[in-house]
Amino acid sequence: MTPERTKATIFDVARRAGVSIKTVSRVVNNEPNVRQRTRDKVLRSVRELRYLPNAAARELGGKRSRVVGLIYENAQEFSYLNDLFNGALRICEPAGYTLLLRPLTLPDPEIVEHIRQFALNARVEGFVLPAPLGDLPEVPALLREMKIPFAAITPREPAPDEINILCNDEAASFSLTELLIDQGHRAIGFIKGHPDHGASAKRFTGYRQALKKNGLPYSARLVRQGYFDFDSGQTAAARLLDLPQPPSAILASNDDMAAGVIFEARGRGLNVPGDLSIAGFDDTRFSSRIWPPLTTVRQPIIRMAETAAGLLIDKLDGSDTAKPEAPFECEVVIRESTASLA
Amino acid sequence: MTPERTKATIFDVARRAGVSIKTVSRVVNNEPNVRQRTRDKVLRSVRELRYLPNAAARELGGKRSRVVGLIYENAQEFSYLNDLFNGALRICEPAGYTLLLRPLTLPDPEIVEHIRQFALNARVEGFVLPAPLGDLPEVPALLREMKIPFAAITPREPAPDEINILCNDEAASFSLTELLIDQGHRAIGFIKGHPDHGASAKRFTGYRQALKKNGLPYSARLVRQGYFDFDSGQTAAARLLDLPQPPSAILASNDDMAAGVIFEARGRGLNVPGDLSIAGFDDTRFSSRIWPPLTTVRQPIIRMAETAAGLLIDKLDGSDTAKPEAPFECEVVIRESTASLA
DNA sequence: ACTTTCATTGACAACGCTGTCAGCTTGCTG
DNA sequence: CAGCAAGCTGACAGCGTTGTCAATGAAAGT
Repeated sequence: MTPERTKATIFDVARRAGVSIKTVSRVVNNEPNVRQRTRDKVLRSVRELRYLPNAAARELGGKRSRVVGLIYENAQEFSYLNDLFNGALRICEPAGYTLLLRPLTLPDPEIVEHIRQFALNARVEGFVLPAPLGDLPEVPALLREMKIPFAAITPREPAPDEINILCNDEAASFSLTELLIDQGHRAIGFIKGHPDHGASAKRFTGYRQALKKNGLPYSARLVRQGYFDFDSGQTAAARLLDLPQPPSAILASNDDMAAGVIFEARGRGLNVPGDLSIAGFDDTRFSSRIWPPLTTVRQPIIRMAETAAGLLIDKLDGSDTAKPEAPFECEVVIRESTASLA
Repeated sequence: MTPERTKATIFDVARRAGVSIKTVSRVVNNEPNVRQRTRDKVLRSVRELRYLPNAAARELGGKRSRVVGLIYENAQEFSYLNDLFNGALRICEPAGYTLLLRPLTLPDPEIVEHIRQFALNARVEGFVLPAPLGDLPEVPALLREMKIPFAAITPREPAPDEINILCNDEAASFSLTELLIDQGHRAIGFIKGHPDHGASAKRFTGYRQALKKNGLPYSARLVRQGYFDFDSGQTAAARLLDLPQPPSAILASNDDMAAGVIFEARGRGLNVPGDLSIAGFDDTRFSSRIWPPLTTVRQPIIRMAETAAGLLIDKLDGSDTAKPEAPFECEVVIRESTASLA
């Protein structure tokens, strides 16, 4: 490793390869119209000089920042965020893009202004938009207005010409409900997710369809509104368990709420799953580590994030392959929090 | 809101204020030697034109990227990372710095090369270095070699002229142990943390000192090595509970391991805290949400991260106030996982 | 009044790249 | 073999800042 006094510039590479800086630029940016021999020569001196294009000069000259923003709700479960970030980063980094994180605290009446500021300050060229930000109508609207491409990861109706990644929430919820029905449960409580999340409706629909298909009556009393957080799960569970004829199983729309249900059940001296079966959604870091471990649904978030970032970058790079993505498959994970009705 | 055709540049501001671009530059960068009247004039047109300095041009001209990197271990508990990131961001953003995250998967034999790549690619000017990265000797060594300032958040010996943020792990561990002793426990198991973390040794020391001060014998059989993860906590607990005379309380060096202890205890049909008291460290998101809620120690991570980022930026900006920080205070949080010995 | 000093301001050259456009080669076509 | 299109390459002008240094003006000293 030779000690470099100064970082090599495009001029150094050009001189060494005996070409002009423009040709080096072409090679580095994979532009066409460079003879193979020339390309090789340039690549060799790039390697020898450990040349790394100066991002600032690139941006200044070319009007491209190569910055992708990932905005997310601050309260979100981390295993989700972590997967999201790692997945997106895995694509952005090798592609020469910088991935910038920006938490938002919801509800935020000034969310539009905050995102606008972030986009401007950080010169963001494109956004990855996980739920619930993709579900909030004003966020996609703003980005469309600002002409900033985005890839939403949320179960909404894919708008034409926009990137949208989703998974089959509905089907997964259906399977999970059928699992409980198969175990003999007839009164199955359901705790809805936050109404601002597109997934909430999907999961609820799956639940209802499973009941219907299996000839079980739907009872609104067995359904409570939750907000995806532990406390709302616990509260909803308390209400359900206070019913004259409480359910023998409760399906919560995510694991945080399911943890709240377990907490409430234990507080009442109920045995889980003996007296009450409980299932959730998301398979968070702690889902397998609380007692009892949760039956839940796992989404391939890393792959979803990779796909989102990949399609976004394709769009930014202009290599628009524009293939509509099929929904990703969720996987039901059966653990000890659910059991057959004795 | 007037629609702006093009973003305002320093020239526009200068023209409007009737000064040269250099003067605008001075005002924007808070440099001295500008008459107050001139400064006001400039600031007014900055506001009127919604002028935002172009970061790329700034970097190209001034050799400063204003990028701060935050590298962390990927496996780390998120409530910790989230606080860390939010704290650092809260300081970086208003100061005009970009905060870039970079997860590392440990152990990583090429860690030095990975960090070097990241620093070069992202033009990082300074690093925030949470545990255990600040504890690994090669990381600070690399950054010193590269002459990149960093702020370590870890209980190591503060090197001269380097920023180091720490909290009183040892004292907190001492208090927690005394709490158990006061509750009548005499055989207190201890699960050590990952040996690469500086905090592990501190917490162990606190435990031993509390035993000593209270005249209790130290028994190596009651101490097991853990690695800060759930599984190692569970394994260590199993060993401790298999002892002919098992402890009546177990102190785990973090909450993930404590959760593992609870899991193991429940699996054996033990009542927590009736048969076994359990305490941890860190107060993660789930510490209060598992059953029973964990007695633990909470660190003011957000403030620690804010301080780290603040001191780092002071250093980068050259406004070197160089005040040695006092350790931050941890807080013991008493919940239901610990109880007096019957 | 005449230096001297220092605060204040501006002119202009970097910084390292990309975009534009013109010029030079090729290889074909007729 | 001229004529022409397409492929390939380079010269040079930006891009929007900051750094350098010289010029100007005002205050202070003699």
